[in-house]
Amino acid sequence: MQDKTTQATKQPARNSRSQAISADLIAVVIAVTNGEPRVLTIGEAGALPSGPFELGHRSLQSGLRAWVERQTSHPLGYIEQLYTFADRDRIGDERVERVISISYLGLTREEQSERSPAHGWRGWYDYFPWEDHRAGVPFVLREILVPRLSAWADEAEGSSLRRDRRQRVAHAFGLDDRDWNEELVLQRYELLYEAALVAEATRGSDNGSPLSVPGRSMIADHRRILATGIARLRTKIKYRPVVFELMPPAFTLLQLQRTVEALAGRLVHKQNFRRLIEQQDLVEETGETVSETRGPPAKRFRFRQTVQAERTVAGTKLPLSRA
Amino acid sequence: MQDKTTQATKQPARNSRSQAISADLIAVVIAVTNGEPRVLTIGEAGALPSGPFELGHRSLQSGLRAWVERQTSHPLGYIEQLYTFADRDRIGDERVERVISISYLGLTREEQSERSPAHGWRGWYDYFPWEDHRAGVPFVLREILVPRLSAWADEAEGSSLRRDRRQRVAHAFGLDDRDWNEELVLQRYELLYEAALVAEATRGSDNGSPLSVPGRSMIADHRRILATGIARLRTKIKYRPVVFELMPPAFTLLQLQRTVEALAGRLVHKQNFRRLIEQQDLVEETGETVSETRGPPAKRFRFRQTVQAERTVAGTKLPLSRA
DNA sequence: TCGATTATACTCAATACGAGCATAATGAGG
DNA sequence: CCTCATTATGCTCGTATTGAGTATAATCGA
Repeated sequence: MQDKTTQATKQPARNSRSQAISADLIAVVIAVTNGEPRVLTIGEAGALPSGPFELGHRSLQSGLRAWVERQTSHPLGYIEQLYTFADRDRIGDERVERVISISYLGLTREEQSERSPAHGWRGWYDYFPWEDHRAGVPFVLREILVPRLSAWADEAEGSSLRRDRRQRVAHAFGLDDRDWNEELVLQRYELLYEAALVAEATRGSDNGSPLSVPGRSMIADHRRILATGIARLRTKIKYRPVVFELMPPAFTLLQLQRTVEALAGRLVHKQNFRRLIEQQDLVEETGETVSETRGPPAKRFRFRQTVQAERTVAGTKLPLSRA
Repeated sequence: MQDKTTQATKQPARNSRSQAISADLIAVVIAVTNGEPRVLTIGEAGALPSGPFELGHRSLQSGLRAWVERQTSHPLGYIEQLYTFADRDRIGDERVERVISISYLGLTREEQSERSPAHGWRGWYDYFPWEDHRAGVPFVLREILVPRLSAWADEAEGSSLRRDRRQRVAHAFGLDDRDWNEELVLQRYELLYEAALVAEATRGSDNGSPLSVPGRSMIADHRRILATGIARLRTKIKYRPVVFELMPPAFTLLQLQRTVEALAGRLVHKQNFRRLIEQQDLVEETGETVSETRGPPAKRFRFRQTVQAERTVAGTKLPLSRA
């Protein structure tokens, strides 16, 4: 990855009116391996693949692909844009450089490629341990985060602010007999940030984290971008057949279900899952059966060709409601 | 608006490796007046408000607000990001400038501000006459576009390409007893572009439009961005209470319904509409009644404060299915 | 051979949704 | 003043859709 400082010093000085803008491309690349969602990282698992958008790039997408392949030697398949943001970035003295970050979500399968220390796959729940509800409410969430969030809400000045905080926390984390909504990944991360319960929030300030906070952090706002990607994916699997981008060419319905559950961070009713998948004609039998596990042999399925063609337009339903 | 050419010549020449990037902010600002959806335009209704992102701007959003207010003196309320894209833009000789366009969707109400020739509100169906199905399938669509699209599909070389085109047309425009899906605004525009049935497609080339094509066009890709905005809005009203951004402080349920219908471009069942709105606790009665039209006086409603607070997180349902 | 695990078929109640009927209130036009 | 088109509003009803459970059979590991 090119160093920002180097780039900037290459350029001639400019007056304050002229545009000194550069654009960074950042990738959230997801795969699901053995029922665990994983994200492609670089730099000791503390950063997402990224690099500047250059004149040589044909498009934003191809620039992103080039950077990811250069940094991780992993080719990308399906990608979609996530979000664009611009934060003030000071470089040295008075020079102010404007950086626009354009983030993308990519879906692939983790190949048996050579592991290098410079990059690798990391379970996404390492970064968001409170997001995995497949085995019930996680310990960190119930025993550590909820009490601290409540304390944070209560310590607010003014009763209306207190009420506001309590309501936001209850909504985002499914408190007070509200339901857990797995799509609110970003809102939860932002609340934790506001309450200084993630490492990124206290970084750089003097009052460094007085309490140990859960979840591995990342450089800059990469973990926030990852949260955005997870949220988007959890939303999207409910109405578009994108799960199949993460599956091998042939798979059993249980494998498909485990993948969905890994992404959503919650379990689904098996019989209803199968009913929905089959009635939508998304998959077809390959004819083979496999018995990798105990129990009767399972039929193998593949994603239907015709649906794949109209991938961007076809719908999907999963036994996960969207409220 | 600053002129791109001027900007570029101000800058020193650069070698091909260095970054010569500027970012444009483009706004799709929507209001609904008298049951007609309208878009804020500049330059003889042929362009969307836009301008370069500058160092002085605090954020992308505030930069966008500044440009829209400078160009149209209309203040913006709710805005959300639409999409970011980068196309190669040649300026003069060999110099290549990279322009990144970041588009936003804004929702307001059309105020009784002074009309100036430089800007104004335009009905969005002026640009997309085939999108308004409130009075049935539009004439232009049934009599002009569908035949031409069919012809375009049939003239393709190779049977698989022909089949592909026919299928895409049928899906996007609801042919062959398929249902019309009002969300596919962008797909439809892109198909029309591909089939050279919109003015933008033949622009610049020698074979200028041999046939008159329907719908007012816009500069550059502004009409494509407008299509993106309409598509997003039509999708979003179904699961988030954004319609209320377009409503006056108090309104009748019929006015609310007419607004939804204007946006969706199709009529909804009145009784079911009311049932959904009322059972969701989105609105509350103001206590007043009005009888502007014939029929019994209608109760006036307002959007509920509490819901407004959690606007970004609350859900909505409308009698418009999302498939 | 037993028991845990899985595939797969069915049932059932609750609800959501689309579509229509019915009735009442009102203003416009004669 | 009367009629009628128009609107507000309440109610019904059949049909999907959805969540949750029961039942049964196939298979592997111990």
